[in-house]
Amino acid sequence: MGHSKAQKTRTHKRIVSIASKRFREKGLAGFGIAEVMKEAGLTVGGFYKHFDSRDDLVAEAVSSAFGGWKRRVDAAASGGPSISLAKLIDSYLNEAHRDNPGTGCAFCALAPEIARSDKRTRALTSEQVRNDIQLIATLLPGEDKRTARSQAILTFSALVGAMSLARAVSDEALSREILETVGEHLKRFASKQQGSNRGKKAGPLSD
Amino acid sequence: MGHSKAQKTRTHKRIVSIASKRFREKGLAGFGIAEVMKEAGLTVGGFYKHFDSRDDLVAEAVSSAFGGWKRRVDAAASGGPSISLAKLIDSYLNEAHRDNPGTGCAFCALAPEIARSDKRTRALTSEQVRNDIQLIATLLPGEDKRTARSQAILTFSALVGAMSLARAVSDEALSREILETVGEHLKRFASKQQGSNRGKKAGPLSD
DNA sequence: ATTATCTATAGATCTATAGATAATGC
DNA sequence: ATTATCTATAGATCTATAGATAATGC
Repeated sequence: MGHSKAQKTRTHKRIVSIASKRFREKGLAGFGIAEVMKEAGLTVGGFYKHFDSRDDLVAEAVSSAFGGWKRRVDAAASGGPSISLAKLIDSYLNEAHRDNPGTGCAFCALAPEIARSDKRTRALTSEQVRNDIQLIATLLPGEDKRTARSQAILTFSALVGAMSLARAVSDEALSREILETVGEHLKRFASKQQGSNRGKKAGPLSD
Repeated sequence: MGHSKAQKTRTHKRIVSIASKRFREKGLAGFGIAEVMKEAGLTVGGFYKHFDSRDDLVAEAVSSAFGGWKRRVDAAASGGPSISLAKLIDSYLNEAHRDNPGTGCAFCALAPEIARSDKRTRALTSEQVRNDIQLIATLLPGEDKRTARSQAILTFSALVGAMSLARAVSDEALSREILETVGEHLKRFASKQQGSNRGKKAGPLSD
């Protein structure tokens, strides 16, 4: 029953980390406080010394899910501009991500539930969406900032929609087709000069 | 306490219709049997003469949501090929649809929850996704069937993703920007010959 | 006779709180 | 002295069932 300050911080992070994973797997309403605490090796009673309410945990868990995804995106972004967007797309639209929502993107796992959540969670989401659009825009080859932002919004939407649909269907072939097809389209955009349909000035893509 | 066969059928449809709307609004776990029955002017006890389980209602309600959306899509599809895809896109990516999930598309309202649902619901979803892709493909101007299907998958994914994100963010300007930007991109594809980036052979779009 | 619906409730589960216990930290 | 955690439980809610009631339909 130890409780140093450092220990409490570690415990807090562990609770949030578990909730973040399980919420993505089972939905924001699909996993209870008792289960989270049990998985963290604790009991229900201690929960409210860490959080004022369940919604508090939801907000922190969603934020943590964004952070985890961001670290993976940053890793994918360490490279040349065009090739890394292709990498990012591939690291998103694949079967491993589809089959492991707990460690994946929070948007395709939770977007409709976030839309029904409290203001704080949705404010965090606004910021994360802004960041992700910004990141994708910088990875796009076009020079025109406005065009890059516009294309980034399309890319981001298509990524999230494709994964949402690929997970929702039971037909494995259809699910794969969605992932592959959208991936091909988006990578084509990523390797092409934006803002005009004239050129096919390829980016530094090797394949 | 009347109960003719015709009456029972009407009651059944009413229950499904209410559930279909409320599930889209509050999530598959966000609305209880007692509430559905109460809104239908009935009490809990009668529920299980209509459905074997709650999952039965979920499956029927999701199916009903697909049907309702299909009718609206069919209405939008009554016109020339290219102009009606632009119409379809506009009828999807707007603020009225964003703010009224209960009468809107079931994918952007429920996709992650459907992914966690039973096999039957996901099988229904596969069929609906196939139909919607097929519909969009026939509305695309390109002659090449494979290209049209590929483009339809991208369009469908971007529609669902854009609406999911537009609903999840609290920032109204960002939300609108997502809807407008993705709409512009998709309508540009819809009015352009697919399968090549050479031409800009416009479709019969009037604007 | 059958059955659609009602009232009532069992049993499970979930959030939140109360009070006890045992460790930290001044 | 403070507090992180524990045990125990109140109170709410949700699915599903049991048995009664009142209408249909043979």
